[in-house]
Amino acid sequence: MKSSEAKKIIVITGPTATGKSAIGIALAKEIGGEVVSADSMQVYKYMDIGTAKPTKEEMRGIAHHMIDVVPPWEDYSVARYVKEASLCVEGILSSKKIPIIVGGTGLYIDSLIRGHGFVSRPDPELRKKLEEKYDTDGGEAMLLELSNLDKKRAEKLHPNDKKRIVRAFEAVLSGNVPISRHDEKTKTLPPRYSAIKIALTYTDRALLYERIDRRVDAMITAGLKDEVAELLKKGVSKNATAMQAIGYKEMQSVLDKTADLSTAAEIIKTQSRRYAKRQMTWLRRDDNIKWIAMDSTRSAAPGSTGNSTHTQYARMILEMINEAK
RNA sequence: GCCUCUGUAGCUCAGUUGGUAGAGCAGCGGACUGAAAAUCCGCGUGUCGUUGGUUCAAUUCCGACCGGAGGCA
Repeated sequence: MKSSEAKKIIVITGPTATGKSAIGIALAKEIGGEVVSADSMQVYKYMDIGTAKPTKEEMRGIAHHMIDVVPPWEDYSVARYVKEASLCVEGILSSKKIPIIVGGTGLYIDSLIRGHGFVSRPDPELRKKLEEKYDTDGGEAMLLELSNLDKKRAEKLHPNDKKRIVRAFEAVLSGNVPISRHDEKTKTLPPRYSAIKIALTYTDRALLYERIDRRVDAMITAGLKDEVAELLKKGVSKNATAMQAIGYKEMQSVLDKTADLSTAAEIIKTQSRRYAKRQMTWLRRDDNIKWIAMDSTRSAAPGSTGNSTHTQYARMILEMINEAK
């Protein structure tokens, strides 16, 4: 299919706490769309407060997909996201509605648009063996060995990057494809969808950080600690992927009394700021993104939805979309 | 009032037997192809509290002053 014929979708992204959810919903209202979440942590059930999931009321009747799709004791992945979110997008398109991808997980969004596959599936035993090997042999030795199997990849990786070194081995060993070759191939694939990408941000970093701080405080008052306690009670392992979410890992030390609530709150804020910064780095390299500065929306409380400000922004985005055509 | 300790990066602190200084955290930048809210990499000039003095040279030694902590009365 030629890219000019590619199906049209809208993407609303940006760092945490910029109001993506609310604006996505407002936009869906305006144009009759449905929301497909692109958030690696909102896929987990029972994690509502800490992931800032929109509530039923906030959704205002707009259908939301890819939220609460797995229990937190199951480990999710990009590959699964691409598969399942694609079905949602196709479903929405076939009902003549517009899919609005809303979320801050850059890898998920990009992978969904490209619709590419991934090399091999994770093999827990092989992974464990490779990790142990890394720990005993060290990164330098591992890289040296990797260069025999996938030279290009080995050249790009840093010896400390354990995760990626292990994955590169996994790819050749169980998938029989050097990950570097797979990457090159997928890069040449034309995107499946023609996406209009909008990113919300704050020009003034201090404002963004202020929003993040306020939001973390709100999460804690809303009972983040109890939410984490509930998860542990349900038997979610401390090192489950879901438990690596910001806010969740820190609250565990409050629950086992190794930290007090206020220091945990500070750490959660810091972690969230750093996360927002990484999101910015990811998004900045995408030249096709149109940025919207949210600096003047200070008064709108984080998480609030359905006020006229959001509708205003939704209309602004609509104009941008029409211009893009 | 007197005595002792202390004042170095946004924060916590190291250091210079006199040749103008460096760690951790924070912050900033970057990477990212089945854990991605994860993971990894890079970036350290700051009136060394202020002000006089000694010295070729003071953040370092001496004095005074101003903060802070403690002790004695």
